[in-house]
Amino acid sequence: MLDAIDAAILRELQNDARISNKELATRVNVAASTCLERVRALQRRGVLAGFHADADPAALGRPLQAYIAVRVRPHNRDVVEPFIRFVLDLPETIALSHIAGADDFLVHVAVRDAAHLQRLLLDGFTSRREVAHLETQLIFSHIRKWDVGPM
Amino acid sequence: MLDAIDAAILRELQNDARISNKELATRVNVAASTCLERVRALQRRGVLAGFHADADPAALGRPLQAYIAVRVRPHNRDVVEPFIRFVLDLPETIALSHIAGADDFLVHVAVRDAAHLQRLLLDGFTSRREVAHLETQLIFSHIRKWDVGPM
DNA sequence: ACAGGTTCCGAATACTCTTCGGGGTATGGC
DNA sequence: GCCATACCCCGAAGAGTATTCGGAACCTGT
Repeated sequence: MLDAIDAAILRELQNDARISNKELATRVNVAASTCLERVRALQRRGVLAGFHADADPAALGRPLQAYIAVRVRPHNRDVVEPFIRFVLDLPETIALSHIAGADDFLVHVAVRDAAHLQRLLLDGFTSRREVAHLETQLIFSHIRKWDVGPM
Repeated sequence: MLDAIDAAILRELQNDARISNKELATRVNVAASTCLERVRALQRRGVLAGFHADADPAALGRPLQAYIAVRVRPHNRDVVEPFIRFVLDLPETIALSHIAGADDFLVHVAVRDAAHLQRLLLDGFTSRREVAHLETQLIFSHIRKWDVGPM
C-alpha cells in the first residue's frame, strides 16, 4: 500500500511541511521529479489530506485549554447537526469529536482564562436547549504526535 | 500583538502551509520580501510553531479512533513521566492530554479495528501497574479546526 | 524639524519547481 | 525465451520562486 519511499516522504512532511521539494527528494533519496510525483500521488490518494501551519494558542492569547463533554438531547439529526455547526463556529473551538458513550461530544477549546471559559460554558453551551449535560476538564498539557505512521 | 497582515498570514498558512511565499504575499497584499520576513518573525516569536502534513489515519489502515481516559496511581512525577513516554512511543497514539479531573490522561488513538483496540488496552495499558482505571470511548468523527485565530 | 528606529518595497541573483522525453525493470501471456 | 505492457524513475531545461540588500517611506518623541 505504501512503500518505503512513500513512508519516508510522509514522515518528513509531517515533521516539516514547508521544506522544499528538492530537500525532501534529497532526504528520501529520489530525484526531485520523482519526489514531486510521489507527493502528488499521496495527495490524490487521500493519504496526505492537507498541510497546515501549527499556531500556538498560548502565543495568541489563549493559554488555557479544556475539554467540554456534552450530552445533547434529543440525540437526533435535526438537533445534532445545528449543534455541530454551532460548535465549529465558535472561535474558541480547536477540535470536535462525536463520540460513543455516556457523553455525545467532546469539544476541545482554547480560552484566555478561567473567566473566559466560564462565559463560554454559560453563554455558549448551557444556554442552548439541546445541551442536557456538561462536564469540563482543564488541560494541563496537550501533546500532539505528528508522525502517524503506516501500519 | 498581531496586526491584520500577520493574522491574514496565519490564516492562510493554517489553511495551506505549502503555498509559495509569492502566492501568500499576493493573498495578504504585501511584497514577497515583506511577507517572507513576516513569516520568519512569526516563527521567531513562537506564534507559528511548525508546519505539518496532515495524514489521514483511515487511508493508512487505521480507520478506528478512540479516546482512552486513564487514571494513574500514584499520580507523582516518578510514575507520570515514564507513563507519558510510554504513551507517546505507542504507534497508535495521535495525541495525549494531561488533564484535571477524575481521570488523569486522555489518550487519542487510531487503530485498525476493535480487536486492535482491545489488544492495545489489555497489553498496552491495563498490564501496566500504574494504570488504575481505564475508560474507552469510540470516536465516530473527529473534526479539527485549523484556523486558530488571534483574540 | 530632525534623529532614531522601524517597516516596507523592488531589483537582481541564486535557487527551485515542474514538465517531458526517454530509459530502465518487473510482470504476464504465449 | 521473448515480446508487450505497464510502471517507475531519472536528468535537462525553461519557467517560476526565494532571498538578500540598499534605499525610500513612515512613525514617534523631542
